[in-house]
Amino acid sequence: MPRVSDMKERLTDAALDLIWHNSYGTTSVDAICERAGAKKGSFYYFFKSKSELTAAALEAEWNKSRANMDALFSPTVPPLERFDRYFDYVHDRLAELQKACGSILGCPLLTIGSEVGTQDQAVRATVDRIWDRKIQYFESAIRDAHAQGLIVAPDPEAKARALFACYHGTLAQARIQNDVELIRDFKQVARDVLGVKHSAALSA
Amino acid sequence: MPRVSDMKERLTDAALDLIWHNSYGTTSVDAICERAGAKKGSFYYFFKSKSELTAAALEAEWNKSRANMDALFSPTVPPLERFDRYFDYVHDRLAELQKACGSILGCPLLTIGSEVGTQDQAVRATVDRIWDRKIQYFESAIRDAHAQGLIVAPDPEAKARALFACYHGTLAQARIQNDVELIRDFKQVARDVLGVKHSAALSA
DNA sequence: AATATAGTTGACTGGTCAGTCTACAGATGT
DNA sequence: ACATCTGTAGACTGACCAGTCAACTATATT
Repeated sequence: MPRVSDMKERLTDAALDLIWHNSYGTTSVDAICERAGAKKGSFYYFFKSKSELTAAALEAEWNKSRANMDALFSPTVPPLERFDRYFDYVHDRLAELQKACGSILGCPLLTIGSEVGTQDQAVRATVDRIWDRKIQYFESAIRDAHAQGLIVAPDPEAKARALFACYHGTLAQARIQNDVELIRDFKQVARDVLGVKHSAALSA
Repeated sequence: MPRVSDMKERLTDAALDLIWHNSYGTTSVDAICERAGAKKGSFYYFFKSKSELTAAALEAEWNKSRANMDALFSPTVPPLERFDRYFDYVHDRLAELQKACGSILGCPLLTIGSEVGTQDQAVRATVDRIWDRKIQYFESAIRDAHAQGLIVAPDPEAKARALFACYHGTLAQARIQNDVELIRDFKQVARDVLGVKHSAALSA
């Protein structure tokens, strides 16, 4: 069996990068190829369209992030602290990227999903699927917090969805206004949405 | 003075419509012209670029919506009820549009802002400006609610921004998942974010 | 009716786009 | 050494894109 290649990964990496920084619509296949060091032929050898590549890129990114998400949301961490750790992590990462590119990039899932949602069912379904999987981290943290009496959340799934949506709204606003502080402020908003009891207040 | 024309308005209407339904990137000047019943020359007589038209379209939409926003957020309405009325209004409008086009469209400000935010400063600045003006409705309602002892909000501006971001996150999620129910559920989330005291609970 | 001005027309340009196609390169198993 | 199959190369196509331009039309004022 002939040679192996890392081109597929180079292409998904390049695609996610460019689309995240700019947008799906303004990111051309040519630009993706150039960044990945690929020629057109290679691109269409691995993917049958730009749409399919985008879906693959999102899926690949998700797989890369899983280990880190698992660590942040480890059941060994007190449930409300998991959120703080996650929000801190995202804040720090976006702040770091801002230093490099000048912009707060927000969450690619929302940016891409919102852009192509009404037009590209393949990409939209992928966003949807990953979105739901990520919510599961929130959901089990909420369930644990509820079990420990830190919050009252009889419907952890709905609460998780609501908090996830609020968080992504904040990330989107941060992208639009290019202001990282909005993300920092979210930790307190999250406590409000979760309905954290005063007695459960954590140290900063 | 020669003839008058409603073409400028037809163009901004067509543009906002197409961009909202689809996206900025996939909406061509040709398509906007066709829908507006204009020729290329007319388009570039009124606007010097697609970007400038988009900014004008957002501004025009904002101006059209002001009277309604003023009514929904009238100081004569109890402050927390203003939010309910607003959320109901948006929900109903998006549900109606969904019947016509099959999709939950969310908020054009977020969709457009998130798409072009890192690339088109003119459009982005316009989104930013309108965003801030809309937040003022939230802010004064929050201030009134605080004054009436319905909520505790020592920083109404920050609270308004947070609630606005959460709401837009929910609208974005509704667009991505094409699910209007998420918007209906937001009324309760808003109460959590606002920190509505139990004694201030309203009838549905 | 003359004229100035606001608005309209549509062909045209040069560039970019996603996607195709045929030829080719190189590692591996035999 | 040779066959096989994975991957690479890059020219090419036809559609579409934003934006230009010079000629034209309709109206309001004088």
